[in-house]
Amino acid sequence: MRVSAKADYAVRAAAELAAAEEGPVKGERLAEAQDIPLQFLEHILLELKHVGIVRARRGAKGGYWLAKPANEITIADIVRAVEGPIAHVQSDPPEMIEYRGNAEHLKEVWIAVRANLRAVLEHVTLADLVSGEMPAVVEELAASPDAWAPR
Amino acid sequence: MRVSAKADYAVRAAAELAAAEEGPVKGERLAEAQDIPLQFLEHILLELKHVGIVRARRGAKGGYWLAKPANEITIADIVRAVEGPIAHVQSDPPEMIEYRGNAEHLKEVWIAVRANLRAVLEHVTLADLVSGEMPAVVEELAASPDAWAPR
DNA sequence: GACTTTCCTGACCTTTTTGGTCAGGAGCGC
DNA sequence: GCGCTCCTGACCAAAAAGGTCAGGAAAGTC
Repeated sequence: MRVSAKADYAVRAAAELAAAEEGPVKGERLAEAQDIPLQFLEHILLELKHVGIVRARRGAKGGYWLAKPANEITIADIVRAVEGPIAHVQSDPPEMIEYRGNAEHLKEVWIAVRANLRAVLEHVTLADLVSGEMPAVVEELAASPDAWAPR
Repeated sequence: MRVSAKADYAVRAAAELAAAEEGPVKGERLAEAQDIPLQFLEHILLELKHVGIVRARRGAKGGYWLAKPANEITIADIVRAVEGPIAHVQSDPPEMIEYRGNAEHLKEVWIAVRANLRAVLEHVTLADLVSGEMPAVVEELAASPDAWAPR
């Protein structure tokens, strides 16, 4: 239940792209802006390109840019691109698992977990992230001091 | 963002313990009931014992039982015991991370993610799990057909 | 057309995690 | 003392995490 460096990097790089008005941004600039190892970042950007989130051009004046408007790309899209499906259990989606005996209702718990993850990840767009104006769900969750407490 | 086999096993074994009225349950019985490799399960139960969720006695008539009433143990307790902290980013808790540039508000997103994970995991107890009567949060989330759809 | 720039790709690498197994020891009950 | 069951550490193989390296291929510039 943790967020990998790769996913974190991917979102941060995408945020930079979302903020860049006009023209392609070099990988190197993204790497510097977010302090990400360049060569690792290039692999990540390639993955984002393969799933159609990002586009790129080589050569001088080349670089990366978003394939779609920033308000049409969610954090979930990016996380799925680099980490695969969200909230799988033992590499299977929760709805596919059959639990036995007294664990029968565990399925619903994992379903709820996934639903609540989606409730955040699928509603925050890159545009939201860059502007800092989060959807209501996030505002409410982040407003509680409890959410900021370690445990 | 996935649930490990270990966490899944741990919760299932704990559910069996919660359901077992009276007396210690042998590891072997738990392993059979939930189809978990016995030796692996023993290691898991040991971890649960170390954090005070489970108690055990050896010898004939020995076995495992819950250290506390089933309605005082949450899924979060168990997941933390075997997987460590929930929703860490790059092995750091979200509130400790400083984001730069256009990713500045990413922190709030991860905080919200964690909060929503907690909203489920910390509110479902073992008693809820075996009885099948989930807290309202889970009922509502699991009620939506959308929550059951892959993506 | 040569040269530079920047992306593209696959191979490789180390460390950690995951998901186990194995062998033996230690305590409990009879 | 004997059998049962937990307890513990060592070990192991495969995968994932987090990168690095080397070279190739397109695009633009002179």
